[in-house]
Amino acid sequence: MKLKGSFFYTLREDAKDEESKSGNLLVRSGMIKKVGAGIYMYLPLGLKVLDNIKKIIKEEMDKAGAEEVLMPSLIPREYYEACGRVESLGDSMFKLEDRYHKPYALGPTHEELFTYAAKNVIRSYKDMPFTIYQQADKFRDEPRPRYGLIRVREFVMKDAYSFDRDEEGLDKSYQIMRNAYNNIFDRMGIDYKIVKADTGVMGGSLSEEYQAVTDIGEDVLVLCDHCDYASNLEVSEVVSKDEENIKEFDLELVETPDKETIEDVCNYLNIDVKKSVKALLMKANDELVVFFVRGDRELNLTKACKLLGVSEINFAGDELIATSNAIPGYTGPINLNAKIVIDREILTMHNFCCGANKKGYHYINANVKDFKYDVVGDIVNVKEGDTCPVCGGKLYFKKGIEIGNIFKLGTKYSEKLGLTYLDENNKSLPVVMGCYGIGAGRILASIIEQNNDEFGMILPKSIAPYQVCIVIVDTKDDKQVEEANKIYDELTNKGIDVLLDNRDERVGVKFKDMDLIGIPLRITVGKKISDNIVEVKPRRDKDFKEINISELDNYINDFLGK
RNA sequence: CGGGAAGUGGCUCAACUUGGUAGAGCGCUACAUUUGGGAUGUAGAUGUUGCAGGUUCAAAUCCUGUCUUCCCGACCA
Repeated sequence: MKLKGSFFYTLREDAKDEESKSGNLLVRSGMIKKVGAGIYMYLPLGLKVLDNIKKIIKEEMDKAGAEEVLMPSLIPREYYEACGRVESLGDSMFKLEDRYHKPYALGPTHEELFTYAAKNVIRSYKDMPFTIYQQADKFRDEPRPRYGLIRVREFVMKDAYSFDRDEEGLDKSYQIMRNAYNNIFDRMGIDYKIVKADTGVMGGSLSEEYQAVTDIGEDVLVLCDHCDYASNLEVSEVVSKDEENIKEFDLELVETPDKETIEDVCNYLNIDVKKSVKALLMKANDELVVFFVRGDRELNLTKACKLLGVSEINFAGDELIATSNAIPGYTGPINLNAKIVIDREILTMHNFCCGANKKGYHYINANVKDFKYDVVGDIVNVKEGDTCPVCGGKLYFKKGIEIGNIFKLGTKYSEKLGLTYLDENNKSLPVVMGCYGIGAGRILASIIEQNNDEFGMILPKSIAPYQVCIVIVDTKDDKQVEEANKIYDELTNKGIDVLLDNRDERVGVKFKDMDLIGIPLRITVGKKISDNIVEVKPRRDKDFKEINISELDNYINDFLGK
């Protein structure tokens, strides 16, 4: 590719409507352009990178034995009705009608269609296992798109689905995909963690996420400083040790005037916050539910929903609170006439402080024996410094962007959609499914978030739009132009993707642009070409090196690892 | 959906408080001088000031509505 006369453009200043580093660099490098909130066009340079990412994914999928298909984006809504997902996907589904007012959706996810496709081929256990996948656009009406390509409303996703006769088969298929995913992300040079995750709307049992580690990540990753434990905060288990042989004192009512927050109360009474229990007045299924957790903990809604088997928990309104004797600021479990859910950590606590359900009063020396409760479970977030549930080490947090997700779906979709097979005993059984997603755009954004400097992005060789660029210092110097073109032709003939910057610009402009778009290796053809000397400069290095043209071939082979 | 900010030339912004008919830098065109890290000079071109109403002799500026974008939250495979 020769730059002169091409579509190539760059911007010198940050876009005012992009906040993230990657969003800005992508826009400034002319790779993408915003069309609307969470909607982008990929321009030539950006599409080339996206294609490189898709190509790696395709190679690894094919290598893992998966077969590629292509599903439509425009889908009659009835396909989503069978499993009740019009309801569960809710507002995040883009809905539309045709001219006859028939309902359609822009596909937000494709479990149903893949299940439907599998019905064509699956009759008996002999027809499995197999895995099919596609790389196509997904549409999701995100309430708040943000961070460039990280949270968008239309995006390229690779989604694969495995079909097996039983759990054992699923385990194998899952492991094959897991290996393929590791290969994909390793090849792209991403710093990632595989974490245990919530199964969410998709349903199913096991779910693991591939999280690119970056500060602007929207998920919190819980990691252990001692072992390889890794988990999404949403589902990270809290372990708490019971302190044994503690003498339990008698309950005592104390006055705590105008002390409504747990910090205030503990300061006033000179008690460690960890020796207190606070109440959260919530609404679940239109019922008042009071959650009790240790004073310094925060409620984890994902866990709480799961424990109660509800899809949504919100803060309770005044009216709902008035149905009990709970008093905000002074709510405690003792003699409370509402549904009580306690965090299981409280079972290990002794002589703690809690609200007395009486304005201006709290109890001290409260113990579990002093009250009744309806449900107990793990309902709080892990904190940094907590104990690792696997090895007992200390936990710490990192932020991550979810770039891939692998799921054991089980029979949720096959049962509802009638995807069954006959086993050796002529018995009809539901097919056991797995599903596996990767967000191509998020990969691009994550790589840039992880690899950039003051001059621009630094792309790894595997996904860079061009592996090598050649900069002609002075386009009026025929010798420079001729030799640069010669190098360009030679490299191109060898199958290397080369960019020739032959624009009639000052050399500084060309250097800045090549740095901005992150080409891994720059070859500069300047004055010294008359002595057969060119410069080579890897994007990651600070300084260039002069070499004889005769050595260039070896240098490049070496650099590209060929 | 709640709270906040902002929409002015291709891009980034000023002018708005105190109404008088729009300006800078970058980019673009031409010429000259430059030529190894985003050149300099001279001369140019480019705007229904998001849109629709209203107030006024007069609106980028004041008022009302509306659309769009961004940020915080809610939400979210």
